[in-house]
Amino acid sequence: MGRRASLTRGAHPLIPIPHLSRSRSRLRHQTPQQLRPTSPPPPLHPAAAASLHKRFVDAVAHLGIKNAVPKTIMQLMSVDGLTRENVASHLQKYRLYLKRMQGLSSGGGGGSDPATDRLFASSPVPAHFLHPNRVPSSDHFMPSFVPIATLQQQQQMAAVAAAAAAANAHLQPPQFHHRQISAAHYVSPTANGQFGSPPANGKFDQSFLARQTQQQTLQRMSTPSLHSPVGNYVEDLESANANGGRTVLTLFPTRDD
DNA sequence: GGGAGAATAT
DNA sequence: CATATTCTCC
Repeated sequence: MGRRASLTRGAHPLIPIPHLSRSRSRLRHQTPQQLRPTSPPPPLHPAAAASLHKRFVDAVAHLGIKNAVPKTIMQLMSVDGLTRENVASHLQKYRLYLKRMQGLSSGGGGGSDPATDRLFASSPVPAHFLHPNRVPSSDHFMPSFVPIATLQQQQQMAAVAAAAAAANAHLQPPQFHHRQISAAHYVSPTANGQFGSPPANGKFDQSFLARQTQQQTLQRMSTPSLHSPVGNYVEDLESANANGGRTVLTLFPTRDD
């Protein structure tokens, strides 16, 4: 895992540093701030990042791996500044993780790699994501997704429809990693960084949030004594925020919290 | 120096 | 759209 928050490192550049030394041929990793001095450099809130990754997971889960295409996901997320490229990249990683997970699961044995586990285990993963063919009878997870009539955008509607159609195909993804540039892209400059109450997709959020809440509740109830790293969005948010106002967003505890 | 993730290129 | 490659980050 590489770059991300420097919680462990402690000393980290709060502001994006121009890596001109390296980028002589390509200039792709330039920070938006440098490129667009005119635009206000809004520090991405940790909450935003966490919500983003969560949002991504939700979108994919609701859409189903079948319909989980970068374009659809991006539209569903409705995150200003988010591009298809970003989603695609994350999606790739997401798939990789799933594949890895399957191999471990199938291979038998514990299948609990400390590295991989802590890497992706942060996100709520419904059971059947790893085994689409084998759907357990005790499927506690069904998208009771109730679309509200307050749809403002067709995107959401389409997403819901797709989700319903692909209800049988579920997959839970890893987390979204936000780097300085990514974070900036993900969050809108003008936006307050609050995904919880945007008028644009209030309905959408509600559905997702509702589902997430249920998951967390279930997990807590199931393992009250054992504190599972999964489903602790609030903690992530707080931790990230408490880590000293890290400009970069740390979605998941890559290095342990 | 290595590992991991993200962005870019194909 | 998916995959492969590249680069940056810690």
